[in-house]
Amino acid sequence: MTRPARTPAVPVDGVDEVAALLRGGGGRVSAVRQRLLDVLFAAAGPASAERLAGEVRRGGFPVDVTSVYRNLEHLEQLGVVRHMHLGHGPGLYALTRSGEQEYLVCESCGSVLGVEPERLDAVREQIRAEFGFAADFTHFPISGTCAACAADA
Amino acid sequence: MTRPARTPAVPVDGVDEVAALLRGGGGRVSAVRQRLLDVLFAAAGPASAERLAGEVRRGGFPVDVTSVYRNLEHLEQLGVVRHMHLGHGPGLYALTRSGEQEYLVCESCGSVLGVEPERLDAVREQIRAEFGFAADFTHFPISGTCAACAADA
DNA sequence: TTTTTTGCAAAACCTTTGCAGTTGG
DNA sequence: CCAACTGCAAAGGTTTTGCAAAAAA
Repeated sequence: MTRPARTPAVPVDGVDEVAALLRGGGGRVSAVRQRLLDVLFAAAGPASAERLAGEVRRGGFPVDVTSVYRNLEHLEQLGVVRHMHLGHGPGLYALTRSGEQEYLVCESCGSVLGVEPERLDAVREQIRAEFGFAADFTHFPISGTCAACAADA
Repeated sequence: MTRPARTPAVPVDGVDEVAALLRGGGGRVSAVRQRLLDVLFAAAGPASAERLAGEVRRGGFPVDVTSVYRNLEHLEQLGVVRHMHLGHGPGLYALTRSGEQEYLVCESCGSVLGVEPERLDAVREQIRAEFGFAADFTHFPISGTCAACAADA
């Protein structure tokens, strides 16, 4: 069940930087790609392919979700984009901009808490000590119940 | 995005016990159900609906996956069965037999480590202290890299 | 012009739903 | 007999794949 190793994160600060990376790898800077990157840079948080396609279209640029999926995959191979699974819905995509976040997701209300990896280092260390396992909450989050939902119950 | 509260776990020791529960709730002990329960009690670990259906068929009893899904849902409502999502594949189902297990899954090799909840209590407490969040690794596992895969790399 | 990218259609995969017929109690 | 259960077919949601047309370099 071996999965391909993940591309190292390549945080970028702007569309131009990605354009350079794309060209460097024999890729092209198509109109769709540029729009998608604009949307990714403008995004508040991780978003589904469908949602990203919608945003691109809202900018007046018709695009097929298929193309968005292919672009996201390409960008992910470059290390510029990362996808994650925060619950039952579709996968979510985001730039690997300024260091990668890790996530906690409430199974009750669906709220997503993104945190800096350092804040989970103690937890990670505890898991490593007990199980020899290197936990990583960037792709699959910590699942459970948030404070608000716990208070309700 | 509020999800329905989970049914409390009802650990059972044999098919008869489940049969009693089923009848008590106006349910019936159909042939399919009995076979499925046999398979669940014989299972080495969590298994997909498709796999469970296959096992029932291997016992010489033709059954549709649809029926398996419906039965698993019914049993889950009774608290006898639990499902979880251990990675990208289909959901996996298992009896809530002797206390619920929590899981660690290696994203590299797919190996699954099931552990008693107590072994994660310190981790849980640390997460609670830092984020006010009650972590639960029974439905979604801790994801990361196992010792063996870390050694390879 | 050559190679990459795109759109569209279709398929794959997992799960749910509708319905008419069967079965358990 | 009647409610619960079953199979089959179909649909729903997400993601992938094939292919011919369009666009980037």
